Amino acid sequence: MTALLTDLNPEQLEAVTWPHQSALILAGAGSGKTRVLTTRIAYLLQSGLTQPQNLLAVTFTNKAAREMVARISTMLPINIRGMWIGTFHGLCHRMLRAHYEDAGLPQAFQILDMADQLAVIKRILKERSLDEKVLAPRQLQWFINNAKEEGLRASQVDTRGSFNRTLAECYQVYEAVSMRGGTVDFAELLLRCYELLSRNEILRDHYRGRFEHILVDEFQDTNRLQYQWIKLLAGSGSQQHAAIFAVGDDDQSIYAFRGAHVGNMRDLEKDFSVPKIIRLEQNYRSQGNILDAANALIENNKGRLGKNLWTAAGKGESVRIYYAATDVDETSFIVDEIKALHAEGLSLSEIALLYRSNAQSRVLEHGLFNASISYRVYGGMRFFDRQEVKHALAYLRLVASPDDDNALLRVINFPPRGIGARTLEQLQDQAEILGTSLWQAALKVCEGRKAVTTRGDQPGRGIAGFVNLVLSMQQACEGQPLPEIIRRVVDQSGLVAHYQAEREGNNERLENLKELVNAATSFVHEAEDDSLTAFLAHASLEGGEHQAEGYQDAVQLMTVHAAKGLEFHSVFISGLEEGLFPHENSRNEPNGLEEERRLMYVAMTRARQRLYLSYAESRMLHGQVRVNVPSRFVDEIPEELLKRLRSSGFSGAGYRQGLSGTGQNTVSTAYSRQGRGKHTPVSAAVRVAPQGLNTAGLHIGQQVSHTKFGTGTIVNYEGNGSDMRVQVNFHQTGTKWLSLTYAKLVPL
DNA sequence: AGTTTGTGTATTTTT
DNA sequence: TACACAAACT
Repeated sequence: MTALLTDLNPEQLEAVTWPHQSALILAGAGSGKTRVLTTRIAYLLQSGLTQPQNLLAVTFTNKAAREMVARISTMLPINIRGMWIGTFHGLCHRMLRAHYEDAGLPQAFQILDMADQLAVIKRILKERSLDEKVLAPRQLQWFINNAKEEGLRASQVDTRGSFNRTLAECYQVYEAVSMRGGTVDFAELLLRCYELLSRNEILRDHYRGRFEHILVDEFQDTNRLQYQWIKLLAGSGSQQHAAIFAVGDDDQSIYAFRGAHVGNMRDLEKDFSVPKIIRLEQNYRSQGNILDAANALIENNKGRLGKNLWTAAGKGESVRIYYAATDVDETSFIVDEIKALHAEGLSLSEIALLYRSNAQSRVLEHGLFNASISYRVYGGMRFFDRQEVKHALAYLRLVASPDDDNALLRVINFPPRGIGARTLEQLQDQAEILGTSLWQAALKVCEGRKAVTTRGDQPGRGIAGFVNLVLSMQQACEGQPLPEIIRRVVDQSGLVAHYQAEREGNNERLENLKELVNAATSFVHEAEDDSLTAFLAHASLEGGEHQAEGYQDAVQLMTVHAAKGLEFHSVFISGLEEGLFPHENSRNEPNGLEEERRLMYVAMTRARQRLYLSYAESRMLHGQVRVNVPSRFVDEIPEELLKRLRSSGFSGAGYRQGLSGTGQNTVSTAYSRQGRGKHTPVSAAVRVAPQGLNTAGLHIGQQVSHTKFGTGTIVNYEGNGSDMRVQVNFHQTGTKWLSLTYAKLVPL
């Protein structure tokens, strides 16, 4: 116990040992949030204040949930099964599985991910012959999800005005389709579970009696429905049973655009009579100047709960800022700095390149690629999102639940078996008439045909072929273990044969199909429920890793959103221009600018030692060169914390005027465009030393030796004191920037 | 039925 | 610019 609580600062200790009463922990970036959360759990258990089965901990991402489980396991020798730890969706799903009948769902209900949901919506719009221009599928999807997050069913939404009526009607149809197919989308998991608990008193009392402590991570990201769900589970007023332990940071709320409601923090304080907010303000991550800069920036937001991060570490380095002529110039600056940092011994994986929008990664990737610096881009397609995997999953869904129209439509003609648009139309009409699923209609069609004549239908083709295929799959899977089911379905589906038959580029697809079997094998080992249905739910709820590559030391490229929760030795935030960051679309959104500022705050607080900010005067965007003004966020950082790597008097080079770097002490970097957009440096950064360089007995032209790079000549330098770096032209390895504080240079 | 050409459109994203 | 998706072609 004492071991558990040592090394906690007073605020952390107060949070961890908080009595059985609701709490709101305002946990700044790098203040040991996860540690407090997990230590609190360990403390409650170890001191016998509660039992594992009386705890519920909820997070947003599977990754966070896994991390929590892992950390608790290292702190406590006890078995933590019995504890409910998971994402909102995962926990709701668990309850719905346990009480599917009470929730009005079929036993094998399937979960639709965003893409599946969008496909259903497109189908509905097409059936109702609503033009995309009148009602975009995404708009309807947004509408439905929003309504659900507000707790509204189709019958409850606003129907005033013809457009609203159309939306409501579509929502109604969507509900009916979901019901018939036994499918549940992400928002539905939450709403259904909420409704289940609010309507079913017995169940509600059961869970209220069970959970004494409800711990919520990233509380600032909860939406209204999630908060209602927590409230319902905890009980409120005189009904209150559980204590809520909410940990969050209003300054890091960057998901309002998808329904997160920071106001939940204030509501919690009120609804659960939280006596005081505990503030974790000591930061264990970043050095002083970085924190001061971040604090100064976020000060510009109104209505904050209020918090000022501080550190016991020193001021550290200044925040470096670079004003580039163009995006290409900006990239080349970043590349040079990365080379220097790497040369000084920093691993590439300790360097992050952050940007506001994904489109910005292109130039950066290009630059890194040309410089042969390995990098890794986060985001993009996940395993269970891949086409071939989705096809295989669709077959599996049909085995588990054949009335799932979405799954059926996905693979009824894939691999192609001669079912064209008109056949499909007939089938859909048939289903419409019978008021059943497509699968039921298909069964009817087959029966009818058998009775009349099977006129030369080739086996395995047409509707009959499909129906027989699915039936035989179902038969083959009866009573088989999960990996075997998947092996058989993948095999019988003809997907492998199909991809093999195609000319090229399908190796990866075939590998992924094999990988699906592996995924099932490991799933069987880990999950307590190893049924097919459970695996399918797992696939929907946990899209799988973005990239399954092994570890390789590489520069990390990602959006600022993706960087939340991570930290790096050195961070580059690029594209700090008005219109990009803050993004111009944020202007139309209420409090959009403040969310952008929080985003910037999150970005800055990712850095431990060194933070680089950069902006480009002109940038290629959407195929056009745009001239931009520096981001207001740069101006919000006190000048004394900054170290400008290019004089701010710099003006117009690059795209507009060609090269022009002027004046002494300015870095002039020029590029020529060659061939198809390939760029090559014409002259590397050159800085004319104003006088000699007499620090540490070094001067330009001085011969030095380095343990790793051998001997070379000092050609350039910048900065002073501990920040001083010199550029050395090594005989073997070429020119490198080295920091005098790190590199051990011996004058010759 | 599959391939090609054309058009439109560009934040952020987890479950 | 570049990609996704849809209509149009063969």
